[in-house]
Amino acid sequence: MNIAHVTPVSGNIHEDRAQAIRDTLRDAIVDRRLTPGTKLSEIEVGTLFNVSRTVVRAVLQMLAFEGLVCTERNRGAFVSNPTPEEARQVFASRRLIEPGIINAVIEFMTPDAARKLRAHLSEEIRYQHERGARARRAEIKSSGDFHLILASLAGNAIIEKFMDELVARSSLVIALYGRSGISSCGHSDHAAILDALETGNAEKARELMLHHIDHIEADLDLRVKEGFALKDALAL
Amino acid sequence: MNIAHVTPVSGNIHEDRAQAIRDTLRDAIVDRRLTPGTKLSEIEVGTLFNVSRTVVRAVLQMLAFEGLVCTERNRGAFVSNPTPEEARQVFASRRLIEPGIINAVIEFMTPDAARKLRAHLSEEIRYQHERGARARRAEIKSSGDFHLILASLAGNAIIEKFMDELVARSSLVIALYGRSGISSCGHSDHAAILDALETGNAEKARELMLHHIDHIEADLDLRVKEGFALKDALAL
DNA sequence: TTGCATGAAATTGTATTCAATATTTCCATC
DNA sequence: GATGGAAATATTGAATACAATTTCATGCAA
Repeated sequence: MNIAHVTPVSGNIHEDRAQAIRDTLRDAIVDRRLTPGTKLSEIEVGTLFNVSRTVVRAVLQMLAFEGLVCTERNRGAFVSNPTPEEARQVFASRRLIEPGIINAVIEFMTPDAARKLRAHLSEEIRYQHERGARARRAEIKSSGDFHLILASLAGNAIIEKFMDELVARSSLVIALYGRSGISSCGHSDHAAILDALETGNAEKARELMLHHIDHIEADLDLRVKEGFALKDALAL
Repeated sequence: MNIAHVTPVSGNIHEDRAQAIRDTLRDAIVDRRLTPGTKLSEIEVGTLFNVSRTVVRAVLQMLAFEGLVCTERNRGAFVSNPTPEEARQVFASRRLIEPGIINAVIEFMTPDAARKLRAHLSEEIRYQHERGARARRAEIKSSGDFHLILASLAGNAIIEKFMDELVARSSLVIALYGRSGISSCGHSDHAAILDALETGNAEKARELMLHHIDHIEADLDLRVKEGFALKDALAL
């Protein structure tokens, strides 16, 4: 697959190029413009961004660390192709962590925090009503951002980093196993969670969050597709 | 500071050198043979392990990702020197995650799992009764391993990775802020947690785990030490 | 002595080169 | 035409070379 449609970073005047390239590639993966399994050749990425293989390797290593890229020795780096089992672990991890985030956030639920979440929610809904692939991508990304904003409100950089990784991997999983394509049914869920947060109902907010994650996972088709191509061929 | 006392990896036939070096350095940091703030010069590490700077950079990047090393552009890499605030976040993260691990583990608490934990516990106690700095280090490491074994029993590689990072960072924090040196008062805590796990009492196990983490954190002196050296000098 | 400027040395950032491994192509053979 | 293997090509792994930046020391003037 060609990765030429990844827009190279343009006007970064002196900052860390590796970080900028990482962010660009990461966005492309999370936005599903780079589909799982796509090979990320060092020279291809390098020429695309006008850097040497050295910095590309650093970028790919970063992405490998957060599970968005898989590297095979002497074969190169590929956009991760998570197995159903790995997909389950992503959501199991979220079920484990996100209720804890609710607890942490609800303690310091300032009006400002609520405002920030409400503002984001209206953005989500706006994208939802727009048409076109571009709006769809924006909607999906925005949907994940809700969870990231929530995590940031917990005031814990480590947890924020973990959630960053989990949300990104979720996107990948949905890209692979999402059945409806309209798996972003979460806006109403998000609104309900926010309501519970604002009324200080931690118990309910946690409950809603768990259900929300269940919903997302339930929309996936995680049945293993074992050698199906061969069987299919024989069935002909 | 000199890092020459880090034993280089010896008999790695062909496997990934970078990984082996990372493990060695990681052990040295977690074992507190490399104290926070120590500079990890690329050439120094490289000559020590007989590799080029290229692979050293990969190693340092790995360690930076899990927060054990801080890199400053054009200045190099240093063993992390977590602030009191970062220290608090480490333990807040553990309070957030580890009760969830208890939940996950208790569901599939096989006799084999219990046996594994019991065996580890007796090892912890053995180290506790030995004398000498070597045994002390082994005791501390073993104490962290209890949590890692528990995490591995949850059957979730992502959570396991997160806990790996958190336990390692905890060691760093204890090295910096631990007041008694004998902060490994956890063996009895561990035993109690295991008891609760074996009797299937999730509620109690979570409770004990939280208390345990509180104990560890309570043994730290997280007051900010602002310019104290100067004041002391003046007080003379 | 202090402050500052200058320059040398050291260290990191990046590019390039060489070696090792994997992939593809091509051709002989069945 | 299919198959197997060897050469050719391409790609990654690692080391080295060069550029950019920081650090440190020296010297000089206030």
